[in-house]
Amino acid sequence: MDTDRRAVNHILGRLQRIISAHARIDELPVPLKGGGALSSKEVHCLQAIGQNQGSNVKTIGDLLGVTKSAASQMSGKLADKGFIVKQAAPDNDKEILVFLTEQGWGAFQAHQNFHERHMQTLMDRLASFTPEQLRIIDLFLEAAEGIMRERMSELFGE
Amino acid sequence: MDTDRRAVNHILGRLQRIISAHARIDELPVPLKGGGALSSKEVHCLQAIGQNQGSNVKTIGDLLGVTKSAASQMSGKLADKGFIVKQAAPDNDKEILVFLTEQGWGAFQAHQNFHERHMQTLMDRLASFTPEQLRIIDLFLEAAEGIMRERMSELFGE
DNA sequence: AATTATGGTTAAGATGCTTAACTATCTGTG
DNA sequence: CACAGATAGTTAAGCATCTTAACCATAATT
Repeated sequence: MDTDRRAVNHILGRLQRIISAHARIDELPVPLKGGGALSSKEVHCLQAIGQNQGSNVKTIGDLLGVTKSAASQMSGKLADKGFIVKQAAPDNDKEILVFLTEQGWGAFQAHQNFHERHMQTLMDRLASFTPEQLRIIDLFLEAAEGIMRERMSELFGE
Repeated sequence: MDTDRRAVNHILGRLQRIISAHARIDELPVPLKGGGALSSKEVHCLQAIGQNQGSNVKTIGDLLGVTKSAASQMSGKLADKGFIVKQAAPDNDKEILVFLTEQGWGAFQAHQNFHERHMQTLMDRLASFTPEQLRIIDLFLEAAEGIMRERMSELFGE
């Protein structure tokens, strides 16, 4: 039906705009309490490490979609700045594991909070939806996520 | 209600993953028919120009969220490669307007198609939703888009 | 034990951005 | 009208981040 096609296009347009706005916002540097700031790339790395404490350097690179070389450089910089520590794996002599320092957790949380304020507003507005409506929204997002997953494994390794 | 909070978190998680997957895919270089490829940044610029034929350089920069300097450099490169032409504005002597060449349209379309194949699959799956369900999905996305818009004007100029 | 795979680092080079300096043109106000 | 300030474009210099390639060390496989 024509009405449907228009509705669908409308929805896809929204999705597009949401995604592109998010990308824009996500590229901003993140100011830290007590002065200074972290670039978006630094924050992404910090996030990956915080959510995967004790991973090795290569794994962090995989999570970020960059080479182990880039991961080594980035984590080196974060270590120099005191946000993370790198220490030899306990069970073998070739891996280097990364951990957030206290300062690292501070920055991690700061960013997390920023993000959560974002999400909180959305959550508030979602409160007016019924469970049944939420289920429908979830179904839609599930479809979208599935497609993304397919594309990912199609384009990168599987 | 607790069920709701869990449902909402579930939804927000999906949204997050969709967005981050999209960001990953969007950073890939785009291969061109007939060999060669364009970097993701080049494609973004090409898209902005294609969707805003005859804009001046500064405007393209604004659309992309970069300085006029970056826009000048990027458009210069695309012009050197033959994807766009820059020509003086007809009504004044200070603006330079940008247009896609035939080759530029080719690349533009190629990328558009790639994107549309993406979207087509999603559209197919959306076909199973009723108009009423589509309306609910749209309401949700409208809320999300509104929040993004707020954040954008909060973070950038208004 | 020898070969291959895996993890990490570093150097060199590419890309794409910013700021700053400069030029040119346009606009509005006294 | 003249000129001050705003606007558009370019370029140079420098920075951040990525990649590839070379290299070393360690682990796993045969």
